[in-house]
Amino acid sequence: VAQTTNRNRSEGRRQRRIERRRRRILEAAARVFARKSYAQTTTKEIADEADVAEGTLYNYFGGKREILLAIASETQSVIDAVLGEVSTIQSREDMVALAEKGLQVFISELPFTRTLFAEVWVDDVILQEFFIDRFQRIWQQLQRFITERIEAGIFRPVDPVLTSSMVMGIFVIPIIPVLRGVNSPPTLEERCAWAEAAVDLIWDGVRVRKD
Amino acid sequence: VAQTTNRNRSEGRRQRRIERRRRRILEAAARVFARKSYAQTTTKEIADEADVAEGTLYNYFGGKREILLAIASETQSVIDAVLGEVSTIQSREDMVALAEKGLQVFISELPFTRTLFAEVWVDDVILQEFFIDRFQRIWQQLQRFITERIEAGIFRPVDPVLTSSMVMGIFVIPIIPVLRGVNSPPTLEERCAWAEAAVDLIWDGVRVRKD
Amino acid sequence: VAQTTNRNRSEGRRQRRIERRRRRILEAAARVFARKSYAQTTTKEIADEADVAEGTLYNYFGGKREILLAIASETQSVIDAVLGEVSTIQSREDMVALAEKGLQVFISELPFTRTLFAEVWVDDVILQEFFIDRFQRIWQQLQRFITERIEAGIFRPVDPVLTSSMVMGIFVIPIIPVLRGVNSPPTLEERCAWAEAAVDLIWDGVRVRKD
Amino acid sequence: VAQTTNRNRSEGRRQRRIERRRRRILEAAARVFARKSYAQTTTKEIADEADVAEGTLYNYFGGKREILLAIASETQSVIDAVLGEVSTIQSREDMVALAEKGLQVFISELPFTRTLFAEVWVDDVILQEFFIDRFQRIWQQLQRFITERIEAGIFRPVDPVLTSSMVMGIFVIPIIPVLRGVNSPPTLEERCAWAEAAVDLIWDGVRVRKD
DNA sequence: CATGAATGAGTCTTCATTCAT
DNA sequence: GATGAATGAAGACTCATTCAT
Repeated sequence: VAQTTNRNRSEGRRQRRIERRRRRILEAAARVFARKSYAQTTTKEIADEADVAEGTLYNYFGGKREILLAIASETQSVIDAVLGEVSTIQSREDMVALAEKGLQVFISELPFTRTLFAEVWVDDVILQEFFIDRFQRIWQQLQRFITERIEAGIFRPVDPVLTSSMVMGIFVIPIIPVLRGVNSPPTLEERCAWAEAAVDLIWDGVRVRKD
Repeated sequence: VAQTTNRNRSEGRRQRRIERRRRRILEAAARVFARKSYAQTTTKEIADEADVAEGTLYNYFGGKREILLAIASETQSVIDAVLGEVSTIQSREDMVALAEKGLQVFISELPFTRTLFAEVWVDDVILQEFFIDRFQRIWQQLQRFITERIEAGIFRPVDPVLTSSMVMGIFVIPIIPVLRGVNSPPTLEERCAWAEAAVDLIWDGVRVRKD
Repeated sequence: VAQTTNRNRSEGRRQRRIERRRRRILEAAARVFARKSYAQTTTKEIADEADVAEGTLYNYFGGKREILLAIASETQSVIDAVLGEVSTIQSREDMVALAEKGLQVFISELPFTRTLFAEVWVDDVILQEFFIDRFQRIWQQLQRFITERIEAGIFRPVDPVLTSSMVMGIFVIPIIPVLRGVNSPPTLEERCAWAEAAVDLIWDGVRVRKD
Repeated sequence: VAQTTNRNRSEGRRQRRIERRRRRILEAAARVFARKSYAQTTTKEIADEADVAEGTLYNYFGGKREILLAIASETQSVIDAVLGEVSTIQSREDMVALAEKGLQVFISELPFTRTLFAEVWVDDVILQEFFIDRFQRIWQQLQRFITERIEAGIFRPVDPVLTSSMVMGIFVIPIIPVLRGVNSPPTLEERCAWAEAAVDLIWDGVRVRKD
């Protein structure tokens, strides 16, 4: 029994060590991909950044491509957490809060999201597996959200399909220069101001009204 | 005199043939880049698509990279034509018209714009030379546009910086799935509906009002 | 401690294996260069001659050119060993001995010296880095040697500058057809006869005298 | 008759024009080869230097290689003129004069001779066709010259084979730095001093004697 | 004959992957 | 499991030669 316990214990340590190293490689790869793009990055550079030998990469991943897919997968789960809440939006305040939170999540793992965004343009598998579904889901939820509110007489009778696209545009655009490294990540304050302004624009547009 | 005329004439023919072939290579390259991304494309593939020998590419361009830059440059001039009109927007109708036109331009040279958009994520030179300036200019013009209208009491006192970003988001987002090949290009009718809806959202938001 | 020792030992083995292989590539390259000249030799041929893959060359050298420079460098150190002794010449016998030895050294690494001699005509870097200095040094020592002996009344008052050039010619010329592969390398006996004859000519010329 | 004459006349003009152009190409090629070596020179560079189109080269020569061989051939005839006189040497003065003249010839067509010397190391055809014969002939004549004088009691009983080699070394060596572009060509005065010193060394060596 | 664009075989070099230690 | 040298397929680019104008 003692032996088994010992083995289990050391087995657990081993598992954790493996997991840690896998993670280290993944993060290293994401950093290099974010700097130089997937195609321009060599396995040697990933290995150096992770401080392991090139061959070691192949003990944890099937190859360079699989590291990319693992990054996409990782990013996916982070994003999913936020997306799940889209359906729970009830009030204007909910939307502001979620917008701020989404922005924060995107930015918190910048190398991962940047890598994903750059590859999506270029890699059909990543597009299909890690993007289309996801965005279609948000898009549908936005549409439902809008439709419901139109029916409830809260929103004007806008086209829900077009409008949901545009709302997504409003939320996504400011992220892009940050992902691209042109702007530095916004502070908490900036994120709030942005979320507030976004919802304000969506709700009321820019025009003065007399009510 | 006759000789000179002859020479001039054949010289002109030669110039035109060269220009035509340069263009053929450029378009072939853009098509392949759009399908497979710059990094995944070989010079052989470009040559095959243009139906010339590999070596011929190098009679017209300094190398693979220069073909990419030429594509970017080409795209730039097409886009610039539209951007120039941003400053002339006066009325709501102007904005709708320009939005429709912009969408059309982007789509008319799909392989070129798609290549440019994919590379901008990954190539710092292209980012700087063909993007930053351009978008900053639009962005400033939008800001000025908004600020002027706020001062004139036409628009509510929204934050011009944030709002101009978001307006750009509204206009840019629907292009992306088309560029990426997920959606097929919109018809004229769809473009108009979209432009109309975009300006409508920007002007009045989604909320019902009682005026 | 045992572990460290083991590691050190295997580390040493590894170092030696690497050094051996580097040397093998260098010698293979020198052989091919000597046969076909640097410019006519392909990296594939070098790799085949060294019995390694083409890519392996690049684990040991920065490229084809660096292999050439390494050969020049190698040859340099061999030659330098002989040149160092030029200044120690005192007697006629010293000169004979050194001439014989120099000839032997040149011939012992024929592929290296042949490669170097062929490239010097064509490659300015090699000319500067591996030739000019070296030959100027010998030349100066020869001049000094001659001047001293003139002052001591042992030599006639010949022009030391011109004479040292010619002495070098006497010593260098017979090497050339061997380097070029026209003559086969001289035996020890032939080398001695040649060295003796060279010094004899330099000392006394061809003319009969009546002393 | 008049027609034939006319045709002959214009035919002659044509021949001369062709010959002139052939020569221009040859000289241009020699200059570029001398600067960059045969292997490093492109046909485009030759064409540019000769101020003709690339295709024109092929109207006058079979290809790049044939231009080189033509240069070798050209050089040959120049050198041959000098070599023919070697057999006519009778006196010490003859030898001095011929040495001076030989040096001058070598230098007068520097690009040609330099090209030839650089290629001889590397090109077996040039070695065989334009070098071996020629130098063997001089060598034999020198041997005969020496042997005759030994038999006549004018020269000491040196080894004619070795000595003739060395005499060639004495005469050839000072040319090399000039051919290689390290030294600038000697003036007439320098050439005479060198020729005089060379013969002096060969005749009497360096040693003081008491006769 | 002159021209110079087109050609494509031939090079050097890179780099993901394998595997012996 | 970790290492990093070996591998060789693949790719960008060059350039002697050809040939239509």
